[in-house]
Amino acid sequence: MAMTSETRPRVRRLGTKPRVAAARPPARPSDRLDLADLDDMLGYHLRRAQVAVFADFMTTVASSKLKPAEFSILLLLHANPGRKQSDVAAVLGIKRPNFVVILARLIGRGLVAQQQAEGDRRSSALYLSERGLTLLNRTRSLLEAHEARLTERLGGLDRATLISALKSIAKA
Amino acid sequence: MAMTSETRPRVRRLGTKPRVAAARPPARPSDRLDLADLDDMLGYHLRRAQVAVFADFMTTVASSKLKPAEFSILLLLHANPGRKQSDVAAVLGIKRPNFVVILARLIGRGLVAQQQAEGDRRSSALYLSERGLTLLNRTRSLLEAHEARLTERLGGLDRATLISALKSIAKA
DNA sequence: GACAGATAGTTATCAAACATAACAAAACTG
DNA sequence: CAGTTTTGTTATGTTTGATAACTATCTGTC
Repeated sequence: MAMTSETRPRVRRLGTKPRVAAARPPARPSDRLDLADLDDMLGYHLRRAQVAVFADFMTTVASSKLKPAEFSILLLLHANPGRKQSDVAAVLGIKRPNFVVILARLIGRGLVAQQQAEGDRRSSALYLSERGLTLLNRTRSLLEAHEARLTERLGGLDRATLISALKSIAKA
Repeated sequence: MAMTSETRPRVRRLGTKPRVAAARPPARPSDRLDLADLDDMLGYHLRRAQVAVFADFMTTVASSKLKPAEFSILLLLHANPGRKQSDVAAVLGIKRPNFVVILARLIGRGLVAQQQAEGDRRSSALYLSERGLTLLNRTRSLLEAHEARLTERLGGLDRATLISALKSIAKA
């Protein structure tokens, strides 16, 4: 089923452009692949870097049992107490339906509290609980090592410069 | 169910640290949220940028119906004809079981061809088909605009410097 | 050359992330 | 007030990504 026979391998025909791999040694497994143009593509490296950073984040704050999105929410609620779901979700680029689920877990863990928003009976104002604040601070101090690690790897590149470039790319 | 009542909102108790948002105006919806420390976190901006870049990629190459991973595979097979699945998957950081699925689609579309690898009856050597090459080239030319767009947004930051930093971060 | 262990590809399966549609309640608007 | 919008929510679907397990084959060693 995975092996569709409809498409006959048209390769190996000698006489075509060399690029299409005519007669070529079987490529020993130890050979490193040529990244080719991929090595010049911003998106590729951005993705690989992001995955690596998230992985490092996860192991760094493993004891807090917080995923990046969750940590971001706590951080945001700390700096912006009393906001409603829609606002927080919007800044983080999280769809409302998905935010509900994440928030439910944070509330379930007692990290976030809701209050009826004054003047609007639809929405609730979100607050970091004391437990949430404690965990946030503990996590933040864990993350110092994480950020330091990243900064080290920047080579000559200035951290602020990088972030500003990333912001510029992101706000497309 | 989402509203667990087990955790009483302990907020609003006056007398606690001001940070925990005591009596505060309802925060009009038009107010921008304060990103706070998030604004200094590399991972956050990396992620936002990566998502934006992938979105731009998708709309740019929409006519090719290629996702970033698929494009990468075509590119890699073009530069490294005759490689086996494991090798290609490994470079891209794709787990073998998942690679099988992606590859099946590419083969189904006639973009990639397999041949029995000489000397190893287990693996097959992968090649870009002519159709694959055509699509790859068309997509590549589409992507020039994409990359140009990104480069513009870099501000003063040198593209090569950025990529080298990203590589350094990724190879953790 | 037989056997233990590694490797290649695959299947099945699962969980997490992300997206859409639809809805009720409340709020806003002309 | 009627119509539209906003907020939170449920249900649901799609896409990624990860694990386990299996077959076939290859490799190294005794």
